[in-house]
Amino acid sequence: MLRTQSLRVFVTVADCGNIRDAAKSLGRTVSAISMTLKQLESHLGAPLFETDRKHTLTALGHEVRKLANDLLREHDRTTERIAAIAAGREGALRIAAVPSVAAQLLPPILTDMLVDHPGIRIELLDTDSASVHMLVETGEVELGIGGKPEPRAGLQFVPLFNDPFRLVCNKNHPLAHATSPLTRADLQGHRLISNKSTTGFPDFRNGNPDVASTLSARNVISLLALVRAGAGATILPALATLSINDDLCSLALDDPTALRTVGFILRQNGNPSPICAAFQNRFLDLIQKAGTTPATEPGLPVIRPDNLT
Amino acid sequence: MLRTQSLRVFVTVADCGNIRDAAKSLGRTVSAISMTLKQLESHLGAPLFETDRKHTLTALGHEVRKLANDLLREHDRTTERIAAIAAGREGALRIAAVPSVAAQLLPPILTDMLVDHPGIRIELLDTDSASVHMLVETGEVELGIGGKPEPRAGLQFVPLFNDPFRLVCNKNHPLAHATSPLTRADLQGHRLISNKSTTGFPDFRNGNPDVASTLSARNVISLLALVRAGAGATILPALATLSINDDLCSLALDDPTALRTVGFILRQNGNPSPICAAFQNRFLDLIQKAGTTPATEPGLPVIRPDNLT
DNA sequence: TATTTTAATTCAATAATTCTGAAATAAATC
DNA sequence: GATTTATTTCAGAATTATTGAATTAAAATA
Repeated sequence: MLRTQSLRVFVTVADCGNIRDAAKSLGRTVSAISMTLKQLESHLGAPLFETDRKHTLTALGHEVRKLANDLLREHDRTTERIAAIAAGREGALRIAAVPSVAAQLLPPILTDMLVDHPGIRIELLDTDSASVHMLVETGEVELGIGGKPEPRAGLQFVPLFNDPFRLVCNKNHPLAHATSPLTRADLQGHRLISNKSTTGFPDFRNGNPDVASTLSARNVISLLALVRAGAGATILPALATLSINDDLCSLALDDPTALRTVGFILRQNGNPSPICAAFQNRFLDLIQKAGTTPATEPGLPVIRPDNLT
Repeated sequence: MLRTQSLRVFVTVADCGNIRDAAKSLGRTVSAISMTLKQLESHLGAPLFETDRKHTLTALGHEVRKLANDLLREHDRTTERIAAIAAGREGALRIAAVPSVAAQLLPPILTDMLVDHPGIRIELLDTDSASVHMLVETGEVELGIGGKPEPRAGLQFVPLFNDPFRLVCNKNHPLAHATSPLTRADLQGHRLISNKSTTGFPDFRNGNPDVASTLSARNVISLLALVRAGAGATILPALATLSINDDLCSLALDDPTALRTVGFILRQNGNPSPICAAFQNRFLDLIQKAGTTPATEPGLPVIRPDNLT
């Protein structure tokens, strides 16, 4: 076997023009270098230097020097990259998150990550919770951020914060100027437009006829368009209502159980890459800074819009 | 230091999906593989596999596997090439030869070399003897074939064969139908056109006024054009006269000392590359087959045109 | 669930290798 | 020809890799 180290010794000696300097530069004894060289030459079956004063290379020496030099460069480059990935200075971070998180919470974190780890590559996918779970399960992304998945093999859920549902309606809606928080009674008789996010909302979940939706929208753009057009009100997690900045208003609900729990979705036994671990830490920091701990579900903070800078 | 061997162990285990098979394929014990892997992981500071059944890689493991695999490919490719060059199956052969040798003797040898060593690269330069010496001295070519160089540092001459001079004239020349070998007296009164090759011819060398040239040509094409036009006769080594196949004729000279000695020109202490050594052997074989040993300079054969196939 | 089977790790001894410092040798310089 | 400088060789020391047995852990089976 031709050792990389032998090639490095040879190239160094060829560069230095003598064994003494090469030994110094490699931090070895002259005799160690001499022996390595001898071993390399006997392995190749032909001399690499013309004389034993290592001044001039043989024709073979010249060819080997070029090849070995290129290989060593490649070797150093690769080992450096491997070390960088292992240390989290480099690597790929693939995340899937629900749109509200992707839009409201991730941009500043990802920007900071890119600043602190200039070598990394980030891929962010936003989609609904169910797809987030699937993407993590299939390994297409390393980390998901979204609602709690159905208990199933191979997925792990780490709850992070609670996101209370709010009512979103347009400014002409009868409830627009009601005093929030709205009670369940307040909602009675108003048409609610259902959407993917509302699967966690108690009244939709239980099929409460008073609020049962005859209208549903698949994504937030069309949902809000319907609300804006006066087709009805809708329920959205607080985080998702942050993007509302026009003629719509969002009102708190007087129901401490009306919330979704957002957390990390990871593969069971998923050993996070250093870069992913770094991201998770940053995300936890943000939650701690931006969240306020409520009475319900002790320990899980709630993200308040006014806490997001 | 990250050893190539460690990376190979890791990639093999990742390929096999378990340590047992990897150990078998590497010809090592399971425990040796396990320890190498453990050492690699502790060197990187992070695990490469999810569990200790080496089925699934971590995110880091995936990245390292790809990088390591590419590096190992490159490593194997390069060491294989180095071995091939050392063994003479590959490499570059740079030769400078005088035109007559390049044209008459080398083509079949070089063709055979390419057949037997498909990996090699051949560069052939034809030029006059003085330039051949210079090219060898500067290292631009590894081997020269030509006349004996002036004794100088760093050049080594290995005599190969004697090449007798012949008279070349056109068919209308008074000597064209003389009975060869021509004596010195036969040449008297005829104009001889000098050329680079004639530096070895005794009469030119001594400045013999009877044959002294008032006309000289630098290369063979123009030299023969002058001869053909009837401007005079010229003297060329027998090997160079082999290319004459039209209205010119070449006649032997009755002077056993009128010859040039052709040999290898090498660098002093020049350790020939395997491929060059192979070429030298083939060349020597050809000389032995094609040459006849004359009385003069015992041991040095003379190339006879009719011995060249 | 308990049992068996299979796989991987750990440990201490052994084997292999690489390294060192001193002495010998060889080349270059004076 | 003597001296200096550079390299090689050698035997022992230090390091590193490898092994086989015992242990632990995970999967398969009953």
